[in-house]
Amino acid sequence: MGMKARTRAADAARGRIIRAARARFASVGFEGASTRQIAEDAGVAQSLLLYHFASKESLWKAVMDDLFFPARARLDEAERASQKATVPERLMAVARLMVQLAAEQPDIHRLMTIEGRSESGRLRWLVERHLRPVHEKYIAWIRRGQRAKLIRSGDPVLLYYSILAIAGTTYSLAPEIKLLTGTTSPPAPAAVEALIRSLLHIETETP
Amino acid sequence: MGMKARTRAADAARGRIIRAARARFASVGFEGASTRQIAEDAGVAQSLLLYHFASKESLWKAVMDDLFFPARARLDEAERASQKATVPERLMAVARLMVQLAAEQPDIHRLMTIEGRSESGRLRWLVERHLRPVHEKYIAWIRRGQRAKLIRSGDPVLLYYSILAIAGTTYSLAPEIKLLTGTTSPPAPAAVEALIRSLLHIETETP
DNA sequence: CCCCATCCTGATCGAGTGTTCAGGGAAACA
DNA sequence: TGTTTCCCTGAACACTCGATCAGGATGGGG
Repeated sequence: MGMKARTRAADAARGRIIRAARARFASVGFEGASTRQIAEDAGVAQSLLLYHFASKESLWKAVMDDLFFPARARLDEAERASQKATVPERLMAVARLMVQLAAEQPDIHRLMTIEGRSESGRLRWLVERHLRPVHEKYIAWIRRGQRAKLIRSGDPVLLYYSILAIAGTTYSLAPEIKLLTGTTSPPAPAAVEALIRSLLHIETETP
Repeated sequence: MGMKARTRAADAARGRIIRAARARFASVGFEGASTRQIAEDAGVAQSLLLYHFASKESLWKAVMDDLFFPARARLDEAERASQKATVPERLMAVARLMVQLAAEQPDIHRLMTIEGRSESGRLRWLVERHLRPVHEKYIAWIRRGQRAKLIRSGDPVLLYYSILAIAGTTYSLAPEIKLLTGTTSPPAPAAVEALIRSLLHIETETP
């Protein structure tokens, strides 16, 4: 029996739906986004959306997986590439990638910060599936760097979320900043990385 | 003729509606919040909500005014109180108050970051009415401090939004952090303020 | 070739949305 | 005390929401 028939066009439609859903969820939130609007953005019928994803909530989860699994893979790669460096420099390698991710896809930061503000089943799912593995590892790194006096002291959780906040906010709030300043070009990731370096009291290596 | 009759009880109901609306708008956004849910939270009939505020959008604007006008008054007071200090210390006085505001009412940071992520008539209204006067003033302060070599160099807009991001994010994402760490007590404002100091390269005065 | 799993659509469901409106009740002024 | 102004409510409006379902269209495997 033939499974996975005509997957080419179907996967393309699935991808268009996910991309449209990501943009809507990121800008107006889960409850504010409508499946009809998403389907229109993707150029398909609304019923196709629920054919592929069963429910609005499982579409949301698919969007999150589609965004977080590749991001986490790139984080793992950055970890491996910096394996021989000091703890602070490994942390900066990870932070640099987080800035880059936020710059490439500001929706990832928007989606995180839009769900984290009120307790919900979706937030619990997101925390257990994607956030906890990442956060706990890097918070442990911060602790290790602090014990070696290579990173500034203070609550590691606060430090970690400050890194995330600096990394993503200017990209996440690009529409507001554009209205306010007229600037259409977001800041260079290197400039944002330098701020994180200052925050953690990590000396810049002068080669 | 008697205007402003029975204002006591009426103002109380109005206040309850505004407070309920603030919480809903902050957690699920404008499109996600429903006037019926807000009215139920406030303990009034849904039609009373539209009697006092004419429309959902003008209720949202009332929530913003109710939040921003007092906050801006306190910012002006902090400015006046630090009038004789150096530019970096005046900036830190303002930053300290921003942290305190975010700690007291995390909704203020949530409401700002939930509207700033997509261009809309509401964002334009918010920028022109409340954000621009505040932002432009403090960005000018940053520029002045940079010219005097008392604040780290770099794009002032990026610096300003990084201050805001650090000031508010840990309070704004309290539900996520609680799920992640079990910690129910948010960080002390003084710890957050110290991070902003590091970010701007402002030396801590040792009295 | 035919068959059939897969992909996709329009119509439709009950529930929920913001808004409007007629009318009741209560406090303040005459 | 009577009346006017304001506060508040329930019912109803047209519309949109997520979800369901029957039925075509399509194209690869037998």
